Amino acid sequence: MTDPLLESVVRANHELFMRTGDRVSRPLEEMGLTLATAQALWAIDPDRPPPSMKVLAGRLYCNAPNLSFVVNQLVDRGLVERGTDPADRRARVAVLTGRGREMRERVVDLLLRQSPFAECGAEELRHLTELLERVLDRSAD
Amino acid sequence: MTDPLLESVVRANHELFMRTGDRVSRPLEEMGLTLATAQALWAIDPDRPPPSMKVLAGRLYCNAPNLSFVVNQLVDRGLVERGTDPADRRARVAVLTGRGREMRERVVDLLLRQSPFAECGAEELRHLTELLERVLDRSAD
DNA sequence: AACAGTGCTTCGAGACTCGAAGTAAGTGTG
DNA sequence: CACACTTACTTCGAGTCTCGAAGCACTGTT
Repeated sequence: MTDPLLESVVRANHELFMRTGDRVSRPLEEMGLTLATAQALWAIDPDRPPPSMKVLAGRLYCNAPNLSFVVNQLVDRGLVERGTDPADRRARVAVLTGRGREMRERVVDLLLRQSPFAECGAEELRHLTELLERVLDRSAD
Repeated sequence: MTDPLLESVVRANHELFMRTGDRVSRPLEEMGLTLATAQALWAIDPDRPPPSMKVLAGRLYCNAPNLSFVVNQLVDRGLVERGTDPADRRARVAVLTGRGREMRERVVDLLLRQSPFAECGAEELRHLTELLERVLDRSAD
C-alpha cells in the first residue's frame, strides 16, 4: 500500500534538505550564526514590509515563544531590531539592521551555493521550480 | 548574482520538508515518538542488514554521541535492540524488535500520507523522482 | 606484546522547543 | 464609557536535541 515512487520522492526531499544543512553548519558557526538564526534571517526579506512575530513564526513553522527566543538571538547580534506596527500597536515587527541586511545576503548566498541544487542547469531548475511550486500550491492551508 | 530559480527551488525544498514535519509532530507524539526518533526508525530498513551506529549516524547527518542518545530512546521504548557485529566486535548494530518493525511501518505510512507530495499523480511522481535522484547522485560525497 | 587507529558510549554544556502564565493592546457589547 | 473578550507577544520553566572532550573496547600492525 506504500507507493515506492512517493517514498523515494519524500526521502530525496528529506535527504537534500539535511545534506544542505550539514554542509552549511560550519560556515554559519564561523559567522556567529546557528541554523535556526540563519533561517530566521532568511525569512526576513528586506524588500518587503517587515513581518510581525506571528507572520515570522508561521513562515518558520515554530510557535510564538520559540520565535521570541530566536529573534532575541538576532537582536543580541545586532542584526535585527524590534519595532511596533503603527497599524496594530500590539504587534512587534522584525526589522533588519544594516549589518542584518549584509549578513542575510551572505547567508542566502551560502545556502544557495552549498545546496545540491546549485549544480543544476537552467533547464532542470525551471522544471523543478514548476513541479515543486505546484505541489506547494496544492497543499496550501 | 543570486539565481531566482535556484532560490525558489531551495526554498520550496525547505518549505516542503518543514510543512511535513509540522503536520506530523502531533500524531508522532501520540505514538510516543519525536521527530528525531521517528527519522531514526525510518532509517532502519528491516529488509536490509542491520546498520551499525556509524552508518546510521551518516544516514541521519548526526554525530556519534547524538546517535547514541537517539538509539537509547528507541531502546527504552522497546523498538530497537543493540547487537554486536560478529565481523567487527567493536561495532554495535541497531536491530528492530517486533514492535519496532510494526511502529516503523506506521511511521513511514504517516510520513508519506502527510507529505504534500502525497497529492501528486503518478506521472508527477515519476518526473520528480527522476529529477531529484539525479540531483542527489550528482552531489554524492 | 606494544601501539596507533576505529567504533561507540558517557558526560557536561549549550542550543532549541514548547506549554503555561502574564502583560499590553485592540474589539465588541451593553 | 465600562466591561468582558480576544489577540500579539514575552517570560519562565521543563524537556529535548546536539555536540566536543574524554574514556572504554576491539582491531590491525609492527
